Amino acid sequence: MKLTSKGRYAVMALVDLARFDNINPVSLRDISLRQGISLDYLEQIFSKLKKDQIVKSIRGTHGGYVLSKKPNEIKLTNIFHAVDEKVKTVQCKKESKKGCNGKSTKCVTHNLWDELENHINTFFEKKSLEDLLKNNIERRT
Amino acid sequence: MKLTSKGRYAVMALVDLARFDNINPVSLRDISLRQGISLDYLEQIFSKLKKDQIVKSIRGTHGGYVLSKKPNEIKLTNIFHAVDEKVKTVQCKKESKKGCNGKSTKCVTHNLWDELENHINTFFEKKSLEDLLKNNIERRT
DNA sequence: ACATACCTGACTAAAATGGTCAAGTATAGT
DNA sequence: ACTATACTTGACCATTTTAGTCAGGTATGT
Repeated sequence: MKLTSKGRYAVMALVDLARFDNINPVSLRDISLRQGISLDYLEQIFSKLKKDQIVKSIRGTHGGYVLSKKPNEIKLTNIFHAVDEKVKTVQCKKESKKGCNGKSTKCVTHNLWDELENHINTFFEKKSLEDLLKNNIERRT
Repeated sequence: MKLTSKGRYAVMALVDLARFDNINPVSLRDISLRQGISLDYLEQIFSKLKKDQIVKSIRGTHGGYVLSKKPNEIKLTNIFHAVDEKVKTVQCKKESKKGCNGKSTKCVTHNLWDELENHINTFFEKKSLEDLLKNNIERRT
């Protein structure tokens, strides 16, 4: 299972982006300063987000990034998928056609991980950027 | 979030144990052979399982391990907890009282991880060894 | 006594993580 | 045209975690 800082940063940055993306694009430098995330690292993350068309980039002075869709259309699943945070639990070796751990049958836990994966994905499919945004605005009033 | 092979091995080993633990204790050597897990690694894992009283050990010839409770009383939560597989997602630095990422407020994703954690724990609290056992027996008939 | 099997702790190679660094390219504003 | 801003790309790296191995025990049934 992979769910690390990269995914967290991606979500934080996108919430930030969603909040300030009104008229002008938002520069990574601003996000970096506001969220306390290294600029260089943000660039890596945003290049992936762009590849998955979650954000659009605008170059040049006063350039920056803009969301490609509305906040309620961006689910957390999409974000994690973009930055390679696979909600994929321990792999039973799948290269070998044989089964898990070189045995001829599936290991007893094989189905378990599939179920867990579904369970987690359900959670992330329901949550959108907008949900987080709301939650955050409420808390700051 | 940590959910690695150690946890998977622990579950596999315990299911194996539950299946063969009828009259005699089961030796790690047998589990190692049946499940294809290194004996030395199993010993590490079982020392933790023992510390959390999920299994009992019997020394000497024909010794081995035995479950401390009935399979339906052993939830996966207990197992993962024992082997230090914390279903704990990305940490926002908690040492600093200030908040996440050195900012004075909680980061926007802070609550999200708590929710996720609960969501996953719910899953593991419902699943017991017995469930896996049943599932496995069904499949092999 | 001796084989079996648990017990303990130190060690380690390889991979993943969380970045940094360097050298660009594109564009807006002057 | 120049220049500052900001995106773009790819290589690099220190640290930590993972998934074990290794070496030496200790306890106990036969």
